[in-house]
Amino acid sequence: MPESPPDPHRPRAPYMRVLDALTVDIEAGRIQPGERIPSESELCERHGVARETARRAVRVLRERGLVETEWGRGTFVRDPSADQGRESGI
Amino acid sequence: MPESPPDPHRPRAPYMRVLDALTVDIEAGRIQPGERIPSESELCERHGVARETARRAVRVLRERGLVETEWGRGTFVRDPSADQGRESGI
DNA sequence: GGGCATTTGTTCGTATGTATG
DNA sequence: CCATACATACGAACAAATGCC
Repeated sequence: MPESPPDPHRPRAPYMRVLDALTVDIEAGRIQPGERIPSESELCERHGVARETARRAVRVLRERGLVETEWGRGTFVRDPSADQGRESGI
Repeated sequence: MPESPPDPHRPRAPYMRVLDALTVDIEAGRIQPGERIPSESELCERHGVARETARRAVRVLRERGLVETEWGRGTFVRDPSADQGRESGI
């Protein structure tokens, strides 16, 4: 690509964009605790990225404790007030 | 691109093989319009692929308008003469 | 009406190959 | 060489509709 788009904002890697979007949605309460966030496939389509990229964003959210993932069901927003007993044993 | 890989073989992805096999069966009339194509599980066993791979092949067939899928029942060959009112605007 | 098998739909977990910077 | 990204593939579990008994 012989072009550098005049981009004053940092390029922000694709997974960062997905991460930002999800974080904002959660912190703004658009996705309530207990609710499911968009599936990986949906994130792929919505942001035009590959599944691995969407997964990376979700993984960061999980590591930050904002969400919990259940196999075959989806990824859900954790309740920040309720200590869901991961560390701090109960 | 420093190199054009001298790759005379096109590996043809697994889902392509399944897709080809189904397409041939349909176009040769071995599966008649209205009839059901093999279930996803059957395609998996027959071709030795995972379900996602079989599903990908079927999805392409559906997008091409050769078949229609009904939840809980199966996937059926469409009648090319009978316009079932999707595309080909008539 | 209920229970069960079949079938498609959905979702996450993991791995591999390729391309690019 | 390595990190990022994409496409494909296989595996496993859950969910829902259908059809038969």
